[in-house]
Amino acid sequence: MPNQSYRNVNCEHCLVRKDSLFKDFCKHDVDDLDGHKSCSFYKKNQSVFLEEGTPRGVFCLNAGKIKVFARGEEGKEQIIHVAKEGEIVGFRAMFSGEPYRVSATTLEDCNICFISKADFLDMVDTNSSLRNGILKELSTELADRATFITNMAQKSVRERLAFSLVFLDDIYQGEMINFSREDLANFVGTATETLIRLLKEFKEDELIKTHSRKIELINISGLLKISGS
Amino acid sequence: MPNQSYRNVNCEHCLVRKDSLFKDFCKHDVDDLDGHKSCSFYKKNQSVFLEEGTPRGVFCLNAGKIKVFARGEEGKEQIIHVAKEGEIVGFRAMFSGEPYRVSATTLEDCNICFISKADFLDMVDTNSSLRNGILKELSTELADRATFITNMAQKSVRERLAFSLVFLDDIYQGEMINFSREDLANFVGTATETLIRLLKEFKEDELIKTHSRKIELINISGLLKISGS
DNA sequence: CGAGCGATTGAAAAGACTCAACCACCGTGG
DNA sequence: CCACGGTGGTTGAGTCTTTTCAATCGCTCG
Repeated sequence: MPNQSYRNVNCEHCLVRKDSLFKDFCKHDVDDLDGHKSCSFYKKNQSVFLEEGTPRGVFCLNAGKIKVFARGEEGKEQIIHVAKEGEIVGFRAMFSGEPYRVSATTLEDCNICFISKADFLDMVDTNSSLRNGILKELSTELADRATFITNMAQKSVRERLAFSLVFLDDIYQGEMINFSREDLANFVGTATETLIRLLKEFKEDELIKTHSRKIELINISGLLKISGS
Repeated sequence: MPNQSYRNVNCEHCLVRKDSLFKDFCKHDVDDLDGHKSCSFYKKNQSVFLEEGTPRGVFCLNAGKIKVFARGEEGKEQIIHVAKEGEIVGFRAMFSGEPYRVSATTLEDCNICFISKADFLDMVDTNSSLRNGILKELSTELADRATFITNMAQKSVRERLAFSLVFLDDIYQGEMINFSREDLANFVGTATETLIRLLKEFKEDELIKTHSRKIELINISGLLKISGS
């Protein structure tokens, strides 16, 4: 659980760098990175960037989780992605030359390092391993989203919820899923009421337990079976 | 309408190169490209590549259209993308290091040039303008898919159909949309019967006309209004 | 302690799907 | 030239899922 004292992190000793696009950096590159980044503390539910805004750099998530979402016609959020510690958020917009087309908001208290667009693009230009990492990441996410689209189009809400719970459980690695019901509904792509009813069924079937808003999975294989995966 | 005689194309004179990722190539690069590509004719409904298969290169679409799709649990297709003349198909898989996660099939007779993975990656490594074009393309498509997901999750089938018709009309530039009802349903994400019923309503409301399987839009702004865009 | 938001429940309505049957067109082979 | 078979398109009826709207509950924060 990050707090204000986390604020300054040294890239060389950053515990989550091993999970990031910067994992293969040599000492020199890490020092360079460290000299160009600035760290900030973000409270829960704080905006990181907003749709339509101008991208000015990337956000390296040192601690905490972030939701990335689009808004539909009536302003309803659709959560596209949940980023966890070590992920770099917002780098797609560095290459598109367009304003942000999604927004990002913290799901809990976060510690986030910022690297300016110019510095980041410089690194991409000069560091082929970073570049290849980014190409791979973009390609993989593109395929992930194809699967996401297919699930949305073909699976029932019940199936999608089962799938989403297992998916999120993995992201929360050991901790319990800590999403508001509304966020969860906006991830699954359903109404909050429907989501709650289905959670209740899953509880009755002893697939999950709830601890107020937190959700504990107690039968993952059962959930996977329901999800049809 | 391509035919067998189209088979061999010279990149330098290729009419659709201006719409492709190779548009900024200098004479030297074009000659290089030309030396490394091989052209083939594909009949309608012919497979270009298959999910799970090993990617061996990219496909540059000289004439015709291609659908890119994933398959859901019960084997139902979900069309993720429709590629038209000038597009390069399958380049995402060059970077992911994984088997294909989607399939591609021609929607009509096509003429397609093939460039091997090694040659393509060579070009990407040495040609920074191509590289930037690819980064931009990947980023833009990622954002497009976020919108796609949001539409799937939040819009009704009726809204999605209206949106899809306008979208496809743009791809077919002047020609009429020429999709089987099943393909159209698999793009919109619905059952074929539902799709047909909605098309009928759109006809009654004089938004579209059908000419056997082909669809002509006669009130685009009306469709856009329905789509909620 | 009260306000307000998030969570929950109920009831009714709407949207979409499934299943089954039928039609229309097209190319083949007799 | 025409009957045949097959595929793709169309229609109808009934069912189920999911949404919507309304109301209630419960907890946290000031």
